[in-house]
Amino acid sequence: MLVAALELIDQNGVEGFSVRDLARKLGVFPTAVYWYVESRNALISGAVSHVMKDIRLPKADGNWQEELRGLFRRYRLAVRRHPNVAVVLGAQLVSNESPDPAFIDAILALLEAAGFKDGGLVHAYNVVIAAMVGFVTMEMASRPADDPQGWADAHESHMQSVSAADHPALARHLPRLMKKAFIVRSSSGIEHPLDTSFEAWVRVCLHGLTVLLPAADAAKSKGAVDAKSR
Amino acid sequence: MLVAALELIDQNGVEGFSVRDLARKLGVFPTAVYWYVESRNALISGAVSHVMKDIRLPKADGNWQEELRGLFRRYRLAVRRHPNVAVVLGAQLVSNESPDPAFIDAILALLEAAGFKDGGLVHAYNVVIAAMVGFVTMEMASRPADDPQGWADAHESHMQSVSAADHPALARHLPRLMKKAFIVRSSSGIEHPLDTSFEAWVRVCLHGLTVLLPAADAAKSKGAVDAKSR
DNA sequence: ACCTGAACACCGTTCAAGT
DNA sequence: ACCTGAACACCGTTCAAGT
Repeated sequence: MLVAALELIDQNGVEGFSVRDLARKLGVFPTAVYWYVESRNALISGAVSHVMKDIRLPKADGNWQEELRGLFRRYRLAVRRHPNVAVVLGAQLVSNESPDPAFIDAILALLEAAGFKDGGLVHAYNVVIAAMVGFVTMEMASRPADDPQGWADAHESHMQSVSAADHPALARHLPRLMKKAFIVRSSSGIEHPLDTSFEAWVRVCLHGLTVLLPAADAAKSKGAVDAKSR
Repeated sequence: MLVAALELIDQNGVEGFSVRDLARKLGVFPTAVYWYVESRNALISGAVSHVMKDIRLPKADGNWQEELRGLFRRYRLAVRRHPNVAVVLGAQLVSNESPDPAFIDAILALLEAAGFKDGGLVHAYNVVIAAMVGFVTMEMASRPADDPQGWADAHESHMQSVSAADHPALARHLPRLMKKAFIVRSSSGIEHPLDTSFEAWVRVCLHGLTVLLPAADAAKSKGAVDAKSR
């Protein structure tokens, strides 16, 4: 049943998913669904959390940065298989019901082993979750359901016509940005994956995380001016 | 009209927003709305992009990291005023119609001045957008609309009952995580803002971004093993 | 235990008609 | 130009009734 729901979401998006469609697909009266599930939202939650189920968790031994990199990649691949789910998964992350404690535990154990402590550990944890989910949610965001092709065409010509006088930097880099940059692109990450930018994102987040390690404070007090300022 | 729509979204969420409610609020027949706007989605887009309108853009002169930090903070404050909009704003970012070119241009100019070049510039741009939007979208994500209080209670007791044997790291840090950590928390960022984690996030992203600077490659080629490795 | 069937209170959107 | 009014094809969800 949740599998059937997920298939429908893959076809029509979360917005376009209806209990009555699901009932039709299952060859049953719409109201029969309510014997198994409390509401449409619960159904969506269930289907969505199915996507997270098979993601292998990181191990606390080994290089913590490589473990996280692997986790981020696996999360992205899992979402790529059900891109319509990205929004809900990102916004609610295991929206309803049991948000697998093993998942949380694995990340905490990994970060602890890496040397994060106390408040820094909590921050590192939040950074990891946001990093894992943030980029992919944006990458997979789909264009307006109303008239995708019409929107894409209008958007593209709108972008092509930016004035070099008013927006020189944008005009200068436009060719490079058309299919590869958020906001500028007129397609979604399903049609045009942002592979290299994703890898850059992971690199940025993993490198940046070291700033939350206790050791970072010591290094900094040697007088280096860096992002910690202010 | 878009203002009235935004007020309704603030009250009932995007999901709960209806054209007929809006018409009621404006003292007009539901169908009259369609003289001004093409569809419910266009209405939501318009209302949502209103939230982005007043955000001050960064300047290309001055410290690029401080400029970005300011932008991230302003974005967050703008979304905090209309938290229900976070999901749509995050997923679609200026979902329909003109995605203000000045905004894109300002970020590109800033990154160029900071020394990002070619492909690294595109990556840095994508990282900046994802960083700005990612954390805040997650932070403001609201709990299931069905029965928020019931969900929160169930979630909290579910979390309280994690087995220390099965999930030692989680159990050990639970008190610290309850109101401050993604997934674990049972409230949203509106009730319990994640201020310090947000600042940590910004620090991580800004520090991490330096890894995409051309200078970073030079420094790296001296033999340091770091996050660039695969 | 599991499903049907009827019913309720909603939707977004169209189109012709009014002014 | 701007709005009404009727109508269409949908919704999610309830509750009693069937088996």
